[in-house]
Amino acid sequence: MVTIRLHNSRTRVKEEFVPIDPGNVRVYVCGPTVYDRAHLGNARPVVVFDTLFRLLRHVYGAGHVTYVRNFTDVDDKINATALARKEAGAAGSLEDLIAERTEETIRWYHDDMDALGALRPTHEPRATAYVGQMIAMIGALIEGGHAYAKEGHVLFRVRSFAEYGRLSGRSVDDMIAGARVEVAPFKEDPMDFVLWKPSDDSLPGWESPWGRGRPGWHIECSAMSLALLGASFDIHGGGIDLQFPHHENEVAQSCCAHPEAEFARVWMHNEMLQVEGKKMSKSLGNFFTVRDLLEKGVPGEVIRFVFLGTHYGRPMDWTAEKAAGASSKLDDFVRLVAQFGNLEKAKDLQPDDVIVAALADDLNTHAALVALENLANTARYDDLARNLDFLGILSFAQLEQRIEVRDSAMQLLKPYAANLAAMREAAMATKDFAPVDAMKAGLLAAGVEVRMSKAGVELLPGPGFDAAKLEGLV
RNA sequence: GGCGGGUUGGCGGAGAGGUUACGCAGCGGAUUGCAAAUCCGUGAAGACCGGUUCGAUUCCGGUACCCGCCUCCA
Repeated sequence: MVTIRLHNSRTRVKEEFVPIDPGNVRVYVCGPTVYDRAHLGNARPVVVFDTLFRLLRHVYGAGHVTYVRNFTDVDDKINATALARKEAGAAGSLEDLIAERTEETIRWYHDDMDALGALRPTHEPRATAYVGQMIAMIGALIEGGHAYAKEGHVLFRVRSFAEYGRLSGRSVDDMIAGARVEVAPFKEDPMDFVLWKPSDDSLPGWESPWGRGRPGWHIECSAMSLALLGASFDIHGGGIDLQFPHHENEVAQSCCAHPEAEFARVWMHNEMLQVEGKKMSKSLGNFFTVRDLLEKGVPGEVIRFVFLGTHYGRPMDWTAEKAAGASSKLDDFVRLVAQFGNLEKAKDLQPDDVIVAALADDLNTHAALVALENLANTARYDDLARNLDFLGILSFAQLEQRIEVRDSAMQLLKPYAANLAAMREAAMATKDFAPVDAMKAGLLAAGVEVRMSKAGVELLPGPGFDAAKLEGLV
């Protein structure tokens, strides 16, 4: 059995991973709040934890891993978006518009993350389907003295949980000292956070013992992980920006509601994404979504390949140069597999030991990519294909499709190659290479790679191959 | 102000207390009608200052700079 070691941000140490139940390894990752298209930063945890999912499935068996990633579909930003639509004259009730918005966003999210080669998690619960469980958990917290109701709100009593701040390495007193938040009058303590808040008639709401209202942020993840994974599970993941307050609050809620359990054993946090060396933000104008990239012609596998090039625990810088490099590297891989590989044989292979070992070492994806390259350099093309699939970069289906496209382009280019060979033959005798060069220029403009050697002429479809531009070439 | 992370060759980016990372780019050569592709070869690093050590880029301390979080942003 492969030994997996993971950096646990709770203990700040790389530890050997020992599942609670090897027959059912349980992972929870914070998913998106579905109010808009996923931006590129949202994609990083998806790729990181998809890679973890693939590793765990390989090591423990595909049927022995439960991966939960939620959709937070109750949120004031969603309400605001829906309200803006309504004010802009959209038909339907606010509730309809909210439902429409979340449905649409979830569909987009699936489309975009599918394009990145991310497997669908085992469960993708929606917060609105677990409001009952949230209310139950909040009730238990009040009963246990960890929460209190006031003015229609229910607040978590941070001082009731001695461990509060441990996950993120903060002390409650320090945070209060440096706090910049305005303290609501109904809070016993400035750090107390909202579990439930009242909704007026214009907002979505659920009946509760504290009146009609809606859950605060944080409680949905505690309720859904409990419902789907139990009070103790193996790994909890998300972006480092969620470590505080979101994850800290989750720990507080879950551990106080279930003091007998340990909640998440291992916490994994991915570092942030930057763009050309800067934080991605709307104000800097370098903000873009996954869809923007896909539409610009940067395919999902290129995005994934670039992501895997940097360890998840490090800030990742997205640059156009990296994307271009990844693209040409992947083209090389596809060419090698197409020319020398056999996909049917590849499908019977196991993932490469070196690559599995790299992933098992706290998801050292960069080392895995180096190993991938080594497979290419040592002529192990079937292994190359197998591991491209394993890593989720290019699935067998995608490889097949790209090889097909390549093959048909090669067919198309055959007569041109013959033609060019003849012209070159003639030019060798006359020493007039002008027509050959003209033809070559035309082919290059159509994105064709032109290779001429003693052995003959070879034409290959390059990255920007455009069959339409062949028109008019002899 | 509090907390956390980082600083490796031209660029990207790893591991390891003492032996080439690797990729891209560069340079030299082979090859080519010219190229492309390919192959062979090759230079180049560890922010700064101290400490531990026979030996540190790798451990410890400090300095500088950068980044993130503390605001329902992954």
